[in-house]
Amino acid sequence: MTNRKNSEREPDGLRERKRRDTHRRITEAGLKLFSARGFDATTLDAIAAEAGISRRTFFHYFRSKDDILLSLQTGLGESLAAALAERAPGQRPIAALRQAMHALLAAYAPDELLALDRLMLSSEAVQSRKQATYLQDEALVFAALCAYWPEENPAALRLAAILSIGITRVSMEAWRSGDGQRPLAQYVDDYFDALAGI
Amino acid sequence: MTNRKNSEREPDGLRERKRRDTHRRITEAGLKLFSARGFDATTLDAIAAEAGISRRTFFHYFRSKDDILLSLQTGLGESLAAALAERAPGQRPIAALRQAMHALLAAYAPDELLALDRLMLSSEAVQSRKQATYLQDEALVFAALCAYWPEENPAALRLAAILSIGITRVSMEAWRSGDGQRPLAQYVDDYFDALAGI
DNA sequence: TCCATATTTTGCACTCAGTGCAAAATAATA
DNA sequence: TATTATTTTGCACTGAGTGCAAAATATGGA
Repeated sequence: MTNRKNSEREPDGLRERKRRDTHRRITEAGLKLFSARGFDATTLDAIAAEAGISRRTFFHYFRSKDDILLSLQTGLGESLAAALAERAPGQRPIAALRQAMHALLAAYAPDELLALDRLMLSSEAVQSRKQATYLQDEALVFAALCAYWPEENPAALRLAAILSIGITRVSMEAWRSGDGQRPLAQYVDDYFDALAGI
Repeated sequence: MTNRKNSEREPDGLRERKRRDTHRRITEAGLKLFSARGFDATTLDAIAAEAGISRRTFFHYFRSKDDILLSLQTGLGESLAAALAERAPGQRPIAALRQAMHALLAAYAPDELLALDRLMLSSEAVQSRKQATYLQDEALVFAALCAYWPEENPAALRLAAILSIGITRVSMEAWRSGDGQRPLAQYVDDYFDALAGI
C-alpha cells in the first residue's frame, strides 16, 4: 500500500495492460460460449479455460457469471444525466430530456445492442438484474433534474424521470421487435408526442 | 391422471389440506429465520428443519429460496387491471387509474407490507426479481387499458401504464421512508397532481 | 542485474443452491 | 383390503461462489 497514489491515475505498466487484457479475454470468452451454448449451459470452468485463466482467477475480475453480461450494459442513467447538461436556458425538463435522448441515440451501435439484449434474455437472473438497473438509471436522472431545475416541483421531476426511462425502455422494445427497421429515434418521438394526449 | 378433473376445482381432501399446511409452514419458517438471521445466512436446511420437512421436499413447494419472499408479493398489475373494470363511462385513462389505485390502497395492510419490503431489501437477487415484476405489472395494466380504451392512441396508453406503476413505486418508497406517517393515498395524490405540471 | 516488496494467479477445500432419480411412505378409490 | 396415484425422502451429483495461503509475476530502487 506504499505504492499507488490513491488511484485516480490510469497507469500503463505491464500489470495494468495484462489486467485489462485478461478482462477483455474473459468477456470475449463469455460472449462466445454464451451465444454458442446458451448462458446456463456455459460453466465458469469453460469460460476460464477459454480465457486461459484458472477458475479462481475469474472471480478477481467479475463477481458472478451474470456480471459478464451486466458489465456490458451502458450506463443509461449516467449518460442521460450528462446529456442534460446541454439543455437550453428556459427549456422545460421534458423537452430537455427528449433532446438528451436524441443526443444519446446518435451514439448507439444498433447491432451489438440487439445481440447483447438477446443474450440477456436467456437467463432469468440476468434479465431481472438488468431490469433493476432501470430503477437506478431513473434515480440518476431524477437527481440531475433536481440539480438543474431546483425551482420545479420535485414530484413532477420524479415523474419526468420515470417517463424518460420508461420511454427508453419501450422504445428499445418496439425497435427490437421490429428488428430495427425504423430507426430507434422515431419510436422515441412517437412516445414523446403521445405524451400530449394523456 | 385418471383423477383430478382438469384442475379448476379446489378439492379439500386430506392431501390438499396437508399440502396447503406444508406450504404455509415453509413460508412461516422462512420469514421467521430470515428476520432472525438475515436472508443469506439462512440455509435451506435450516428452513426445512424448521418447517419439519426434508430439504428435498422444499423444492416441491418453491422453485428457489427467493420464491418464499417473492410469492408473497401481491399481484399489483392484476389488481390494478381488475380495478379498472369499475371505470366511469367517458372517464380518461389516467383518471380511471387514479381511482383504481385508491380502490386498491384501501385494501392494503400497511405493517405487513413494510416488514416484507424490508426483508426483500436484504437480498440483491430478491430485490432485482421484485423490481422486475414491476415490468410485468406494467404490461398487465397496459393490456387492460388497451381493452377498455380501444380508440385511444396505444402509445399514450403505454405511457399511462408506465406512470401508474411508477407512481405506485415511488409512493410506496416515499411512504416507507416516512415510516408510514402520512397515509399512502396522499403520496399517490401528490404524484397524480404533479402530472399536470409536467 | 539483483533484491525487497507489492500484486496477481492459482490450487485446494469448503458451503450451499438446485436437480434427477428411484424407492419408501402415504392418501384416494374401488 | 388391495390397487393406484401422489407425496416425501434419501442419495448422489453439478455448478456457483468464498476463504486462505502458497506460488508466480511485476515493480522500483540499489
